[in-house]
Amino acid sequence: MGATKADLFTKQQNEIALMAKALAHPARIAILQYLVKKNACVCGDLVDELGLAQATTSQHLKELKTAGLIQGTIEGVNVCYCINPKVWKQYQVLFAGFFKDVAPDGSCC
Amino acid sequence: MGATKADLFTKQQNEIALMAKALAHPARIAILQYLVKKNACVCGDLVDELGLAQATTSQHLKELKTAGLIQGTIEGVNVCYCINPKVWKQYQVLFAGFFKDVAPDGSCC
DNA sequence: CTTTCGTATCGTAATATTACGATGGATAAT
DNA sequence: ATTATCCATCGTAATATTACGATACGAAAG
Repeated sequence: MGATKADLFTKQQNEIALMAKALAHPARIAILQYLVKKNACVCGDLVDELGLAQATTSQHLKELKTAGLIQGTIEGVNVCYCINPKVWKQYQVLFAGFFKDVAPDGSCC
Repeated sequence: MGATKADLFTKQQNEIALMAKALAHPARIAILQYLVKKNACVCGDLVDELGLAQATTSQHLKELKTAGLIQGTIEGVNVCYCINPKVWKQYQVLFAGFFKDVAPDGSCC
């Protein structure tokens, strides 16, 4: 056991959960916030910024890349990362949609 | 190793990651969507709704309760769950804020 | 009081995530 | 050509998550 039973849920539910999972680590939040703040390609200084080992940082970057949230291009010796604005927008819309369709009266419990 | 190094990150970053983690499973998304759709106390039928074992469902409910997203009240034999509108709103605001402060030009990579 | 029903919790197995050292590959500098 | 730098990947250990059966617990019904 232990494996998520994805077949029990709708495609949309699995998708939202996957997107949330991409954000479910402070290091990845930190990376995203840093890239957003810089609003540009960021080369190199991500490892220094985070305080995690280089291998660990690379692993988190890979997950964000797999999620589509960031993209990296090789720039000589360095690799430069930035936000993928298209996917970023998708996340924004999806989470906003998820939280919107509530009727927050709370008149029951 | 393997434990998240929470002390490396800001309080806000850890908080966002924790909130995302609460959403990072399709069963929990399904529970939340169901509660939102019903917009009322839901007693009992959650186990049938999900298709997971009773123990597993209870475990997910507990995590959502810990995250504050839902609240449960004992109603005789049953326990009734509903969205906690206050915390729901907090999530909505926080995620909207997180995704808003991007400048999605993407003019670099 | 005993039984039944709905949940929570415990124990545990399977799997996933997180973290890091070590290694390798590519490019720039010497 | 050799060296240095940056980054990805591999291997692996520590920890966390997911899932379920078994059991416990409390309230209502008999």
